[in-house]
Parts: sequence; C-alpha cells; structure tokens
Amino acid sequence: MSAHALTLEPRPAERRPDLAFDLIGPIGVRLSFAAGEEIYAQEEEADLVYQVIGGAVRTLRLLSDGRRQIGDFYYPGDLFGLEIGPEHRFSAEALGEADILVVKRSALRSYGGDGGPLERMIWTATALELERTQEHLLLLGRKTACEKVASFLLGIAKRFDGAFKTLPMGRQDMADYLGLTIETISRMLGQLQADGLVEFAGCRRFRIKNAPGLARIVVA
Amino acid sequence: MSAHALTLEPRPAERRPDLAFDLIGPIGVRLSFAAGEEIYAQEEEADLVYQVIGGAVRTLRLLSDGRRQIGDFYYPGDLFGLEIGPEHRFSAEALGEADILVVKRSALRSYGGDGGPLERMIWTATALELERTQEHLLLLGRKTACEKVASFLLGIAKRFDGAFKTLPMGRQDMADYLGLTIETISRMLGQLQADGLVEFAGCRRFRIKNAPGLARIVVA
DNA sequence: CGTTTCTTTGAATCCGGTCAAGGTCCGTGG
DNA sequence: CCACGGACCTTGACCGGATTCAAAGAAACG
Repeated sequence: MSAHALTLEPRPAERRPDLAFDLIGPIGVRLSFAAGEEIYAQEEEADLVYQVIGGAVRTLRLLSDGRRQIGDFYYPGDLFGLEIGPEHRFSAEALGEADILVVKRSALRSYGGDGGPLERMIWTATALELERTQEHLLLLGRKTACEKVASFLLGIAKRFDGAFKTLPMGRQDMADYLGLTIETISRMLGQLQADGLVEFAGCRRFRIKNAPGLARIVVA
Repeated sequence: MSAHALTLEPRPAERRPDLAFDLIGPIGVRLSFAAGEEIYAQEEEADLVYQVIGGAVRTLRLLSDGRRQIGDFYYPGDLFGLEIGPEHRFSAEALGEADILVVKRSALRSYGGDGGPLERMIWTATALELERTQEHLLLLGRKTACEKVASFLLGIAKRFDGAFKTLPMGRQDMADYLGLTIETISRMLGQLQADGLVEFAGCRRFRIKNAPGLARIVVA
C-alpha cells in the first residue's frame, strides 16, 4: 500500500517541505523499526539522512547519570539526522513502530548535484530544525510547567487534524522534552482539563476545548 | 588600527571558520554600536548577515511579560543574524561597545556565486549554530543551577585565553542565558569559588583553579 | 485474566525564586 | 582628593513551584 500518500496528506502544510518524498524516495531505502528501537546512536558517524514515512521518531541525548533530554519529535514527511559534523550529537529512536526512508548523504549529493533542489532541501530542513530548536530553548529556559505543557499540546494539535488527536508518545517522553517529571506532566494535564481547556479520553487521546484559553497560557 | 588581526588572534581555533574575515571583509560595511545598542530587532526583516569584529553581541528573545531568554553570545570572528525565514526570531544587541561587519545577503550571493566558498561558509555557520543551540537545550532542560554555571564558565574559558578571563556580560545576561535569576548566579559563583574551583578578582575577572573539578560538575 | 508497564494522586521535601537589605564598583562633580 | 549617586552585585530570610517518594489506579499485553 502506498504509505507515501497516506501519511503525507493528514498534515497541515506547515512543516517540512513535502516535495521531499518525491525527491529522495527513488534513491532511498525503506526500513521498519520496532517500538523503541534505535535508528542511530549518539556519537555514531553521521553519513545518512532519514525521513519519516510512517509512525514517529524522537531524538534524544542521554547524560551519563541517566538524565534524558529529547531534542525533537518527527512525524511523516520530516527529515532528521542532519548534522554537519562527522557524528550524531543525539540518538534517534522509533516512537512506536515506524517506517523510515534512509539515504546516503553522498548518494544524495551525486544524484542531485551541488546546489540542486536536493541540496536546497537539506539546507531548508536544517534551518527549520534550528528555528524549532530556538523555540524549544525559550520554552525550556523561561516557561513554567503549565506553559510548557500547554505549548506542547497546542504544538501537537497544530500538526495533526481531526477533533481528537492522539499523542504518539508517553508521559516520560513528554517530560524529557519539556524538562519536567512525569508527575508534573500528569498534574498539569489534570489542571488544564479541570479548567476546561482540553479534554482527555484515555491518556493518549485529547481534544482542545478552548483554543484561545490555551493560547493565552502559552504567552509569546 | 587593524582590529582584524588584533581581535582575531586571541581565540583558540575552535569556533567559527576564521577565513570569514577575508571572505566577506571586502564587500561588507563596518558599523560601531554602543553598549546595549540594538543591532537588529526581533521580527525585523532578515536581509543581512553580521560578523563580530570587536566586542561581543547577545541575541535574545523577549516575552510579552518581560521574561528574557538569551539565545547566544557572539565574539570576534563569529557570524550571526543568519535566519532562513524572512524575519529575525531573536533580536541582537551589543554587549559593551562592538564593531560589526554587515553584509547584504544578496550582495554576498552575487559576489561569491551559488555553491561557492561563501555559500558554504554561511551553511557551516548555520550548522554550528544548530549544534550550539542543541547543547544549550540540554543545559536548560536537564542541568542544575550549579551545573549550568560551571558549564558556562568552562565555555567562556575555552573561548578566551590568558590565565584570567574577563566576562563580557553582566549577571543578568548570564541569568537569562542559563534560565536562572541573578541571585542564583551569584550564589553559585560564590559556591564554586568557596569550593576552590574558580577564583574571582572583581565580579568580571576570573580564573579557573581546578579544571578537572569543574569538568566533573558539568557532567556529560 | 493475570502480569507488567504506564499513569495518576497524595504528602513531604528541596532547589531555586522572590523579597529586602546591604555592599561594591565607578564615574562625576564638588 | 574625596563625597555623592547610581548601577550592579552579593547576601540573607522566606516562599513556592516542581521534584521526590510512595502507593493506588488504569491500560496494555500475552
């Protein structure tokens, strides 16, 4: 079945350039990963470029004492694993089962040529990555627990449509993304729900009940 | 006097590619900024590329309620103001008096040509920016106040040489970079000094007394 | 169903923030 | 040369938001 069209459609046109599928599809290799499986490791040589076809991916950094920081989550269409240096600074793991398109960087260059649309695509993806990371920085440095969680839910909501969205990650991943603990995540979700801003059906499915109210929490 | 050579030398070869001076020097305009003066504003159109010639620069994001997050500090040789989008996501201000080289992005492209060394230089600078931002992310999300301050001092020390380094920024800037308050900064500095890891001579000049000890605090 | 894993909830604790003085450094002007 | 003033930094006491510890509850899985 054509996972391409299926996974590509349901995203609001807002994130990574969608042309990516068509461009690197023909020269890439598709791989499937099981839930939690590692796609590449921290400090591993970075010679490949990856694209999410189906499922979702997290990149993360592990400190020696076990503390974890999630860099970002990636969804169908997104490119990840782009690093200028020789090795990966974060590791990448599948969130649930995931289908990934993998391309050799060098192959990609010879295929599209320097300065071609492929080169440009990678450049754009890297710049977007930087923008998202800067936004994340602000969130981690200067926002309260409640603001962090509200921002997170709004961010997810923007990227998926349908009234009820399904969180592709568990509480621990949310916590490690927002720089909080799972208990705090749980409490803040409870509070947002009690305030009538969101509604949960189980711990993964939610619906935004009061978008302006949420947006007011998120500051700017 | 030749600020070029003077400000370029005293940095360990570790950060931005030094060829930058020679490459964009000829086509740029030099400007001087007073202490605290704005170089460009948040949400201003981003049509220029900047390079620090002398002094230092901070980029920052201001929230509506006055909270501040500093993105990064830039020193002689560093490029900043690179954004892929149409407008700046952070503003930039001089830290003390600063000399800045300013180049029109379009001029830069026609001068060096697509895919030339200039294009490559900008690409490299953007990727380095991303790496530093990711490191910053980890620091903000998962490090304690003490670890943050220790990391910061080591980072400064790496970039300047001479036994005694001079902090180019005040406590408020350190706080807004590390996601802390000035009081906490002050207390942590006091503690690190009491533990014999660093020594301060006035509130701006310091020396690292026990680098391995500091490195042990910084985790990894 | 039973087991395991994940999530929620409560109570106690603690790190960092807030509030409030007091000190230091510097530039200015008497 | 020193007194004054203002900006910045340090220090202390207290407070509060988030973590930690602990246990109960819900969901996922074989």
